[in-house]
Amino acid sequence: MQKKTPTGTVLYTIEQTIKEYRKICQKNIQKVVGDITVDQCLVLIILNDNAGIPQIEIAKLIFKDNASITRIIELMVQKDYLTREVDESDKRKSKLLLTEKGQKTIVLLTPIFKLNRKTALSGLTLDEIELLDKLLHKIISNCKTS
Amino acid sequence: MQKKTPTGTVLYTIEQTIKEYRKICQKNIQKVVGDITVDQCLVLIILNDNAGIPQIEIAKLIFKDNASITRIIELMVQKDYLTREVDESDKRKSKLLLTEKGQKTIVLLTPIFKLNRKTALSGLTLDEIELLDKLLHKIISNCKTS
DNA sequence: ATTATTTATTTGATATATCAAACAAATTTG
DNA sequence: CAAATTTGTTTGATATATCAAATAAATAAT
Repeated sequence: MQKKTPTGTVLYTIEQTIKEYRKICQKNIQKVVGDITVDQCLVLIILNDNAGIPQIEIAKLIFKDNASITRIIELMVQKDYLTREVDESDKRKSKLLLTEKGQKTIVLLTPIFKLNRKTALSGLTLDEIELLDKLLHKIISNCKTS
Repeated sequence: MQKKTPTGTVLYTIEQTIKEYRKICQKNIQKVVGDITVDQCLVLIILNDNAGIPQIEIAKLIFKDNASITRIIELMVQKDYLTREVDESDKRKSKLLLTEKGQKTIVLLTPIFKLNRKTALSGLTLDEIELLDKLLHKIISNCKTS
């Protein structure tokens, strides 16, 4: 049930799983949009679905550090996916908007994201997916309250 | 069953899980050994269990790139956890050995690793853990063959 | 044996992770 | 209102991820 190395535990299977999933995501994304990363896509989708959301909320949604979000967004502004202005209602915040390129990219990527999920979860029943989710949330909660 | 954002899928739960787990690992490791990271610990354990293993095998065991392993080892040599020499039987390889500090660290860390796993998996039955592992391996295989 | 190919590792470039410290704007307190 | 605290973001430092290209040694092919 468990291999010789500590890497034989289910926790390393989790790590392996997310790495393999990210690989196919990146591969499929590249086919359609050449200059964007998985994480940048996530930010794009979040912004598209939640206009005006502050960076700190983006960070929470995709489990990232604020510093990481700052840098990801910086690159996306450079590559003309986003524009960033100071939010006049609260000058600490920045107002992030998709550019035309950003919006077109969303259209291109939406089917890719669906495909990625479908590929990864193929052969799993709804019940299994729910169970998987439940077990993982149990682990998350164990870690958080430790 | 699924939230509004794409981050609501089980695949993002997987990502979240591994991040939370790594956090408690790092936190608990820090309590005992101040200057080592989770990944460096993994390399240490692998080397302790598999003397003379080439870097490329370490990479496979912990799902990392060869380039990453090179750099991780470099830092560990600098911090006197490892020594590295050219392997005379095959000069492309390097012979990696734990220093005394490395061996002492293993002793300190072994109980921590057990604790981390126990904490994370607490409340899950063996059957559930096996099922979790099975479902994850299914996803891995889906991704690999896609 | 020389050439071609493969294998193990390294290096460079770029992206992200993490923590701590810095900052400025907003909010709360006394 | 002024001082203290909180909030949103940035910056610096260091570690890791990923891909591609470069090396050098080992092995296979002609």
